[in-house]
Amino acid sequence: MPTLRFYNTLTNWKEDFHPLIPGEVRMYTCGPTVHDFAHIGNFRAYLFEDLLRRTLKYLGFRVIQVMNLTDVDDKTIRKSQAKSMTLRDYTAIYKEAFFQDLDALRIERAEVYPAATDHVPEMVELIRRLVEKGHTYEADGSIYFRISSFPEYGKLSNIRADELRAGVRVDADEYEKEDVRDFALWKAWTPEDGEVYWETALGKGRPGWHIECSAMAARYLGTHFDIHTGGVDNIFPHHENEIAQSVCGFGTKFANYWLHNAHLVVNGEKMSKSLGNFYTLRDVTSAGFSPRVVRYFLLSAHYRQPLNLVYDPRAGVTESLDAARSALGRLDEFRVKLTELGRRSAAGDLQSREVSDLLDKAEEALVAALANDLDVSGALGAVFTLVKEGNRLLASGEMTPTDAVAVNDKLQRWDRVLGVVEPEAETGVDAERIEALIRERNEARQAKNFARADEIRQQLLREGIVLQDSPTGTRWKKE
RNA sequence: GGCGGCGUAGCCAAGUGGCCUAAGGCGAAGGUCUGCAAAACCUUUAUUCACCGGUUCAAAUCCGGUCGCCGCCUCCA
Repeated sequence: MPTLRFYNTLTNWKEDFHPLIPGEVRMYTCGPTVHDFAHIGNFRAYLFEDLLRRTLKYLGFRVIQVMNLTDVDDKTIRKSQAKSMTLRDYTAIYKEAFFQDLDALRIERAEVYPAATDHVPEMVELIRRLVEKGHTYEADGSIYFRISSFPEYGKLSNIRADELRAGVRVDADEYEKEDVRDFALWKAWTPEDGEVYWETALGKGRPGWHIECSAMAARYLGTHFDIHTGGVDNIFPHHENEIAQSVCGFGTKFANYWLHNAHLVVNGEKMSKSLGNFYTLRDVTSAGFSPRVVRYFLLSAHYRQPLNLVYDPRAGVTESLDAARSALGRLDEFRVKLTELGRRSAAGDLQSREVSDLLDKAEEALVAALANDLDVSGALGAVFTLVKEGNRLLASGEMTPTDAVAVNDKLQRWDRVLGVVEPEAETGVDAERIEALIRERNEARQAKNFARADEIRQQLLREGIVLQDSPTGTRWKKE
C-alpha cells in the first residue's frame, strides 16, 4: 500500500497520514446549516468528504465520521419566524431534503449526525470549563471567548490581530467585545429570539455558532481526534475558534489533520443568489442531468482546486455536465460489452496474462492517486485508461469471457470508492415492450424489410430510446 | 493591506526534481467497420507547462521577481 498523504492546512504541507489509533480514523466534518436547500457548491464539500471516507475505507481503515447539523443560528431563527413555524418544524424540512440529496448523490452516511439543538448541555458544560479556566468574559449576559488568553490563536489561518483589515465593520451590537476577534460562546436571550432559548446554568439564551462543533466532536470522537474537514471559508474564523475552545476547554490537542476543500465557481464567478447562478441539486436534475452526472462532475477535480462549472441553462450552455455525461456514457457502453461477453464465461476458464497485468497496473495507479492527497483526477485517469485498453482488447478479440468478468468486477470494486460506475436505475421505461419491438425489428432486418426496421428505430427514438446494433445483438439505452 | 490557493492543449484537468519529446475526459479532423444509425477501434490535435531570472548533470516540478485570476479577513462548503 502506498503512503497515504494529505495536505494539512495546519502546517501548509502535504504530510504522511498516521491515525492516533492504528487502523482507525476519527473525523469531524462541518455539515449544513439547515435553513434552506443546500446548493451544489455545498455538495462539493460533502462529496469531498465522501471521497475521503470511501478512500480511507478502501485502504482498510475503520472510519468514524461525525457531521453536525446546525439547526439554530440567527438566520435560521429569523426564517422560521417569518414562516410562523417552530424552529424544530422549520429545520425538519431542510434536514429531510438534505438527506434526500445525499442519497441521490450516493454520499455514504456518516456514523453520527448530531444536531446542535440536541447538545446544548454538552455546550454549556464546555463553556463552564472555559469560564472556570479564565478564558471568557461576560457582557450584557452574553459570554465571549477572550482571544488574548490563547497565545496559539491564529495558527491555522495565520491571521494576526494587527493584520485584520482596518476599518472593516465591527457589528454595532457587538461593540462590547474587547478584541474584534473575540467571539460569542453564549448569547443572552433578546426579544428578537422569540421562543428560541434554553434556560441553563449560564442563564437564558442560546449557544454561539462555534461551540457546537467543539462540544459534539468531543462527545462522539473524543477531545483529540484525527481529521477535521470543511470548506476553505471555514478556516477563519470558525475552525480557528473551534481549536481555541477545545484546546482551552479540554486541555488536549484537537484535530491532527485539517483538510479544506476549495469552492465550486460558476462560469468563473462565485455562486450567489444575487448573480443568479445559484443552483440546487433539484435545479440541475430538473434540467435533465442525473444526480450521478452531478456527482461525477463535482468529484472530477482535485478537492483543493477551485472547480469551474460552465453552466448557464437559460443560454443553453451546459458544457460541464454534458462532458460528464458523455464520459459516463463511454464507461456504460464499455460495461455493457463486458457483461455481454462475460455471460459466455464458463467455470475453469483462465484469465489471460495480459488482462491480469492490465488490472494490476490499473489498481496500482488508482490507489497511488487516491493515496496522494485524494488525487481523484488521477484515479479517473486510471479508470479510463482501463476502458481504453479494455476496448482495444475487445475490438481485437483478445479478451476472453473470463477476462470480461474480471474487468467488470474490478470496475465494480472501484465503485466502492468512486460511486459513479453503477448506472442509474431506469424509471418509467417498459423494458419488455422495448425488447419485443427490438425482436420485431430484427426479424424485419432479417427479411430485408429495412423500412419497417427504421420505423421502429424512429418510434423508439421519439421516446428517447436509442438502439445500437452489434454483432452480438441489439442494445438499447435511454438518452 | 494581510493570509491562502492558482495560472499546463479549443475547453475541463492530472503530473510538484530524471520513466514528461506532459495522464485522463470533452470537443474537433481523417480512416476502419456498418442496410441505416450508433458505438468501438486506429491516426492526428502542448518539443511545451503565464512571463523573466537563478539553483542543478537534469525543472512544468525547487528558489527569487513580475504579471494575471480566485478565495478568506466574524458566523458562506
